[in-house]
Amino acid sequence: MNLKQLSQILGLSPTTVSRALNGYPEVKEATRKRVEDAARQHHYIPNTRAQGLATGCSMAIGHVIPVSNTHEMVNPIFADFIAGAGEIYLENSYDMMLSIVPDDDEERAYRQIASRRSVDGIILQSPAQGDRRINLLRDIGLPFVVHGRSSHETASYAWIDVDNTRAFRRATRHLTDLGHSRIALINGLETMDFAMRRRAGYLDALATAGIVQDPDLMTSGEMTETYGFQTATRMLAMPRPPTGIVVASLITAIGVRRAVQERGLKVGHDVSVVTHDDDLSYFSNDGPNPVFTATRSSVRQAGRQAAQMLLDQIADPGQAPQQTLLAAELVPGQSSGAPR
Amino acid sequence: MNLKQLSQILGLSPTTVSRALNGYPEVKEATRKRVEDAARQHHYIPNTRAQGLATGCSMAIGHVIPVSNTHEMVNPIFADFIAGAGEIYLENSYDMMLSIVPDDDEERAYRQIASRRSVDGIILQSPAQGDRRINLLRDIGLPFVVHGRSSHETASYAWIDVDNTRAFRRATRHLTDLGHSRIALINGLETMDFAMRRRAGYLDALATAGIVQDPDLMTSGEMTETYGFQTATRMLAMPRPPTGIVVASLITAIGVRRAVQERGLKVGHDVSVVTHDDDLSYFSNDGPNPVFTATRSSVRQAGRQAAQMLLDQIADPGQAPQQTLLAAELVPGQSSGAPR
DNA sequence: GATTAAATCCAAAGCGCTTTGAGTAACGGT
DNA sequence: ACCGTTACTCAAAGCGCTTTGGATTTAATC
Repeated sequence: MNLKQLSQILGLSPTTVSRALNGYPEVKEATRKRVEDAARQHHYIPNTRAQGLATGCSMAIGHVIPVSNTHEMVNPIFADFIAGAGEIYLENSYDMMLSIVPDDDEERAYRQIASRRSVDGIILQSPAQGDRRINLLRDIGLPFVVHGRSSHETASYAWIDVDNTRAFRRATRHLTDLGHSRIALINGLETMDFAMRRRAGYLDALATAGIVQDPDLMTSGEMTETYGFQTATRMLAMPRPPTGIVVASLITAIGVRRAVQERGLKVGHDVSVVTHDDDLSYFSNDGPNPVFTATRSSVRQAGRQAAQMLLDQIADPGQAPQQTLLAAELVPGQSSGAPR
Repeated sequence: MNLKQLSQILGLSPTTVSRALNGYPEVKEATRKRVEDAARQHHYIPNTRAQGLATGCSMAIGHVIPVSNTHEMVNPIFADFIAGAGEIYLENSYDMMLSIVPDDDEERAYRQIASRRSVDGIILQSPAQGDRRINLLRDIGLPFVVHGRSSHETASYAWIDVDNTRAFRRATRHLTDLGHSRIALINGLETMDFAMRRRAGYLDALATAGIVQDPDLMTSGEMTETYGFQTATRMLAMPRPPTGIVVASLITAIGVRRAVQERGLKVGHDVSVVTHDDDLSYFSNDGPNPVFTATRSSVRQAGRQAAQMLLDQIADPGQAPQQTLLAAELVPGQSSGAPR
């Protein structure tokens, strides 16, 4: 069933039917009603491609997931982010296009997405420091919102990000306040901008507490469970092991917990752990007394907001780029206490 | 830059340029070369929508993620599945369209996707028993592949699924072989078809071992960490607690481990745990001596295969629906041993 | 050199929709 | 009876591409 057929059934011209369905004022209310009823009855739904060709916009948003051969992990927070964004797209009848892009020819991929015109905007995930993609997208002229920020990028662009520096300063201070002085940082990949910011917050809190940083207590890596386990195992075997550990993700923290336990120690007692918690739906660290002391910020909520920002920007391209900083509150849990 | 402009630059007709770029034989090799060079040089990339309109196919595959208000979890395996499928789409230059669909008006959503013609095929996730969507999609006439199977659905359709019954029979038998007789099942949501099959395998193995099933030792729920923790905590507090537990997901198994430990017991010693392991990229249960004894089957690999099956079907619609059954091998780990 | 066949290329018609510009009908005012 | 509005509807052009059905040129054959 297409427009032409529907209009023939109704004895109207395609023009009138189109206008009736799209809410134009030039059509009599009675006619509009009749058209709408017929459309529903005959299951008429406009062809997106034709509509897109004619209007120039495709009612779709692109999410680009860079995949490298070296670190081929799929970021677990990605699913929740997508789910949040998807809710907004659903409400506004936008579609979501996912591109898995090998990060060695990202530039080509972005250009391609832009010139194929298959999306009206892009959400950029996990930018690195001085990420070239930001300038690229600006040059291309496609609306975009970055999930995260990119340091060394001076020009203004739309982003939504957690205040990572503050969160990790707070997490670290929580441990120094408790009296810890050997505090490790098990960070995410420090090519990512957010990891750099977290590190800065950690170092800042150490400095405030008058603690000298120890490179042996700082690592960077992909936030898997195994990474947490191996790193913590190694650190706990050191001559002067840490009594407190700040961890970049709940998943990694679980690995840390396993390492602590395997050594016959108890988390929150012998070793304190504070982790960042993205509030993933399948791993709730909530309730009156959460398992982990954590800085919590819902990535799903971030997804919702990022999507809304992008739709706003598409609706009104003239506006200044929105920038949203989300605060991650410290949620006290069972995993931290005074050093022994 | 569009076809017309490019053809003007080249002094050729749009027809010839189009044919040159699409590999038709009616164009001289020298001309083709010239056209291709110019296209590259001017960053010409055909407009997907126009191409789709003209050819009738959109070079995109839809993945539908049903979201209900009641269980609003995002399935953590979804990210890895998508990543696997995405690799295949990338190789074949297909796009991936994600739709988040509220499960109360799924029918409308599928019809809409179909009539908007924005995808050439659909991958259906986690079907329930006797899932109506399968018949719906067949009626609509859009190629589709189901990830999982739906019992009570007699007609033939394309699917890829793990042999869940066999996997859980094997997992349970592993425990009975070790001498366990109080064996619990912490299952996924039993509205899902795969959960029913897993239960069948579990019951089958119990029967083979001559063990009478105990309804108090069987639960069904969303596969979160908390669910595993709470259920195991409750079961371990029973007068005759289980000595072995079969769990539906690694995430849930982590909750189970927490419950066991919190009770002062040791997994693999006091309580044996066997779990299904989807081989998620951020949670590797691999290596010479894995943390959990598990039935392992890579969901990412399943994503790859599902995508390939769908592309095959689109390329040759006449073929009989492919059906792939994946075996999950039992991987012995540290979490199981003889009962105390 | 004439005839055929093959190799190139092109004009024009669609794909299904939106939108511009124009036309018709109805209506009140003079 | 005529004119100017207003309300409603439509024909046709165009979005950027593919594809059908020629048209034209070149090469091959006798």
